[in-house]
Amino acid sequence: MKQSKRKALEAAGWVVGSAQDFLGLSDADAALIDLKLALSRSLRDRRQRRGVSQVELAKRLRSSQSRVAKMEAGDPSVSMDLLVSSLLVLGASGADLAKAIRGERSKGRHAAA
Amino acid sequence: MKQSKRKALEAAGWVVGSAQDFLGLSDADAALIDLKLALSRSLRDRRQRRGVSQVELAKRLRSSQSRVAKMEAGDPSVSMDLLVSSLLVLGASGADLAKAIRGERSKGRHAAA
DNA sequence: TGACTATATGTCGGATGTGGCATAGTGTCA
DNA sequence: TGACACTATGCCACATCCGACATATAGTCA
Repeated sequence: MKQSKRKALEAAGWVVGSAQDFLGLSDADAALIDLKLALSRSLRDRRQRRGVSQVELAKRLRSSQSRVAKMEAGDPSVSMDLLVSSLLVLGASGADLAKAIRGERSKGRHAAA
Repeated sequence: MKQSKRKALEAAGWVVGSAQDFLGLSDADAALIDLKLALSRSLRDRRQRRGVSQVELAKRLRSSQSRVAKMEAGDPSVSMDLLVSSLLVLGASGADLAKAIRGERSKGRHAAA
């Protein structure tokens, strides 16, 4: 499952934007990663736009500044739950989330049925 | 943070559809739960529509039937990562996810900035 | 009736995400 | 220059989530 892929990605150091099948990732795995990166970008965006510091956001989340930094860095150790929680705490609506998701690096096809 | 709320919800037995502030949940907490329930419903929907059994889906996910059942039951022990992964494995696109998310029980307002 | 399939629910050891802390880097202002 | 705010990165103990398994229930077909 995905945790092994995670390790590999950490080791490989991420490369850049989107969909790496240069490792053995399935389409779904790659899509999930892209999704999280999209949320990650959206988070930094929203936070900065609102003039909130990482420390302040961490306080609202009852979390820590280092976690927030990792979230925005797209660190694989951050869950989607935490990312979405953060966006919600920053006042994002369902529609906002949907927009962020759809704004993901949509490199053509996604998963196979 | 949320894990304590989770416990409380499990104990209280969920009630029904949407947004319980009958416990001390913050808006963001409640919104996250609603979101996951929306994904949960969407998953069952998509799986059944495709005529895939829980066992079959579990196999594709390299997971187990019990996990899939819990996902669809909205069990609090299931992460958003797993829910989204499952949808992706069933061929959902970013747009599909966005639609599922926006289709959440949108009971008016969400979080405070 | 029994055999079979699909789903639900509970438990458990182990994998992984988490908060907290330390520390380093960067920019700004005086 | 120093003091301060903000952010990045590494580490670790602990909480949570995971897959696996056992078991129960419900439906179908013969």
